[in-house]
This record gives sequence, structure tokens and C-alpha cells, in this order.
Amino acid sequence: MITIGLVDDNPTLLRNISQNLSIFDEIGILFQANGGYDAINKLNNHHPDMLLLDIEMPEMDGIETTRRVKELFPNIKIMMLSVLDREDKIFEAIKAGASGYLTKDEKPSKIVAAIEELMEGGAPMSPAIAMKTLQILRKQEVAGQKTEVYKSPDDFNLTKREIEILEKIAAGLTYNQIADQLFISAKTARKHIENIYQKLQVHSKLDAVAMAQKNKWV
Amino acid sequence: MITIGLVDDNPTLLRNISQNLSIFDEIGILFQANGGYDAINKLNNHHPDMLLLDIEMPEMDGIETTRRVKELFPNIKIMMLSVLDREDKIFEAIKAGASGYLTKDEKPSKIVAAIEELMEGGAPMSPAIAMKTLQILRKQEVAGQKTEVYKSPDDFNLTKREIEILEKIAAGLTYNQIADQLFISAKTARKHIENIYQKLQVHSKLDAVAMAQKNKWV
DNA sequence: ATGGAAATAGGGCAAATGCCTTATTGATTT
DNA sequence: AAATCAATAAGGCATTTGCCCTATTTCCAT
Repeated sequence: MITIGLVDDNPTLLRNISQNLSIFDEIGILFQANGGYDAINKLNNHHPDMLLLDIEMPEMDGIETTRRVKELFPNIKIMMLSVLDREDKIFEAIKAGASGYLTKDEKPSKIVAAIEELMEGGAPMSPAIAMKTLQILRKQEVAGQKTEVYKSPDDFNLTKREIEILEKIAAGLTYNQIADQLFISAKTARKHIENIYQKLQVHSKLDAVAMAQKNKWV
Repeated sequence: MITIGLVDDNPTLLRNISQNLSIFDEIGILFQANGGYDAINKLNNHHPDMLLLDIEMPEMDGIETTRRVKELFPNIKIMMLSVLDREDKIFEAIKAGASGYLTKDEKPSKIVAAIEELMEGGAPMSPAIAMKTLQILRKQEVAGQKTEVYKSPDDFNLTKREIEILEKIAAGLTYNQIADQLFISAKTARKHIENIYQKLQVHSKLDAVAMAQKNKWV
């Protein structure tokens, strides 16, 4: 069962959503809060998998709430709820740490689907919002466009796992730390790194990171 | 009914997907193509609502195909199919004009849901890919507008010699190589580096270099 | 079904690294 | 003149790293 905290300053909406979701067995509403402060307060006693968070609230809005919740409880996922699909709000929300973004007029079944998708690591968004997100991405991309002489990890036959490891190296982790974070033995981590060195033709972590940075893999 | 063109160089996969989708009445497969050229060719006679497009193809890959299709038929929507979820491919694809991105292992029902979401103007993505997209967005954001406040080496009381050493570290040299280049003993080089670590509050070459880069000393 | 990656895990060893200590010399500051 | 600091040099030691080796399991493709 996926546990949820509901946050909205409008009591009527709070009740509506709560009722709509109560039909579904796979969803459990742990608590309801009427604002950002109330939500953070209740998080001290309840630990839901995710928050459904209204973006327009007085005092502390959804974005600021997201920022604070993410700081205190990084593994609680955040789904933004909004009546509007204001472009600037979307990317503020994503920046703050939200992973999903729904308009309030979605059908309950869609909301449940979105909740499940979020738990699977996805980023469910209502269509109009998803489209805005793509637009933002395309725009941003063009702005940062360079002479693209960067090689792809494919050119070196790096596997996904190896790229993952490379990121950890770049983060300055030791073999043991990498092993711990990826739930593998230190020996395996070292083996991966050996293979990376082979493929990249380097001979130290420093060289590997330099290579990764030069090609913008990190 | 939503009409579709299927493009994949692998005949087996082509057949599989086609069979899986044929069960659903709301989907109609207008044509199948085994590559980018073939697809563009067939688009002259058929006009589907969207293309399901394999990203890894010989000759013309999914991204190049997307670019050309979007140029010729801007209102045909593109859903990328891929076995991988490589970050660089994702944003290449989005830039080229794709609106959806699925891994091939999705269940048929999910694929159909994604197709419908795409027609509603959304941007359906498999969870892992959606997460990558958010990461790209967050990263791009930081790159775009940053008022970064860089510290000076003086703030850490680094001496000239120490900065010189730091540059050598950043260049990936070992203690011995640094010693050779600066005409000092390896012991001295190591001592300098110890002092640098002290002052920067770091504990490895990697961390020291990261710090140097963050503050634009290198 | 069979072969080949990819991911996992481990042994062993020499070199490099990180960190502690002390010491000398010259330059700068007080 | 004394105190400080930067730069030099060295000894010692535990840990990490780089690089050999082998081996199993799973999954994918021929």
C-alpha cells in the first residue's frame, strides 16, 4: 500500500480528493494538512511515501514546502497539484524537488495511476504540463548549445553500470563508499573501475574524472 | 481511432509490437517500416497520427529520423522506443522533436496508455526515463542562471606554491611527477599537499580538485 | 541451445596515498 | 632581535588504489 499525505489549504478540496482516493485499496491517506507548516509538523509523526501538495497556498506555498520537506525528508516523493499550469511554477517546482505535477481536474483513476507511476520512479504529469516541460527543455537546450565535440560514453563501450560507477568516482567516493551506495561488494566496484580504466585508457580516478568532465558526462 | 506508423529495424520486434497493439480497438496500425528511409517513404502515402520509432537503428537512427519527419510533417507526433535509457539520447530525442519515450519492455497496456496520453498532448515516459529528464532539467537550470560566488584561494590562506601544487594535482599528476616537475623532493610535494588538505578541509586529491574547479581556480 | 557480454565476487601484490611526526633554512613581520 | 611563516626534507604506518588473476550467474543474441 502506498501511503500519502494530503496538503491543501482548501478544506473542501481536501475532503473531495480524500474521498475520491479512499475508494482505492492500494492508496492509504496517512494524514491531511491545511498548509505547509502543518504538513511539516505532521511529518514528524507520520512518514508517508509521498505528499500530494497544492501549489497555491497562503503563508508557505507548495514550492517552498517542497524545498523544506525535501531537505528534511529527502526520500518522500512530491506530487504537485495545481489548478493552473503556469510554466514558471512548473520549473520552480521541479527545481525544488517535485517529481510529479497534476492539474486538479484529473479523474481519480488518473490520479491513482500517477501515484503508482511516481512510486515506480517516474514523473507523471498532466498532458498540458508535460508539454510545457518539454518546451522548457528544448528552450534550455538551445540556449546552452555548443560546438558539440563531446564524445558519447557509447564511443568507449561503457555500460550503464560503468557510467553509474563513473559518476560515483566523480563525486569523490572511495571504493568502499561506492560499493555501499550501489549495494555491491568493494571487489565488484573495483572490477568495474578496472574495466572503465581499460576502456577509457586511463590509469587513475583523477584521469577518469577528467575524461568524464571533458566530455560532459558529469 | 488513433493511427500509427511502426518503425523498427528488427522484424521480430516489429511483429511483436504490432500484434500486441492489434488487440486494442482504439489503435490502428497504418504501416510498418524497417528503417528511417522506409518510414519517410511510406509517410508520402500514409498519414498516421504518430510514429512509434526505435531509437537504435542502422543507417538513419531514430533521432535523425525524428528530425526529418518533424520537418516534413510537423503534426505527426513521435514516440521514441528504446532498450536503453541513456541520458544523452533522451535529450537528443526531445530536441529533435520527440514527445514520448518508452523502453521496449513496457506492457502493451502501458504502451496503449502512453499512446493515448501522447494524443492528449502529454509526454509519456517510462519511469526511469522520466527521472532522467527531470535530472536534466534540474541540471540545465543550474547551468543557465547561476550567481555563483567563487571564493579566492586567499580565503583559505593558500600560498602561491600551494596553488602551483594544486594545479599539478588537478592535472592528474602523482606525487613523484609533481616533485619532478617542480624540482623538489616527493616528500616536500606530499607535505604541501597535506597542508592544502588541511586548509581546504578535504581528504583526497579528488576532493581537492573538485574544490579547485568549483571555485574556478583551474 | 549456446556463446558472449555484463554484473557480480574474490585473492594477491606493489605502488600510491593520507596522515602523523620532526627538523632545517630563508624570508617576512613585528 | 625575535617571532612567524613558507618552503624544504624525511621517517613511519595504515589505508587506498591500480593491476594482475580466476570464477559464477544472469541475460541477450545468434
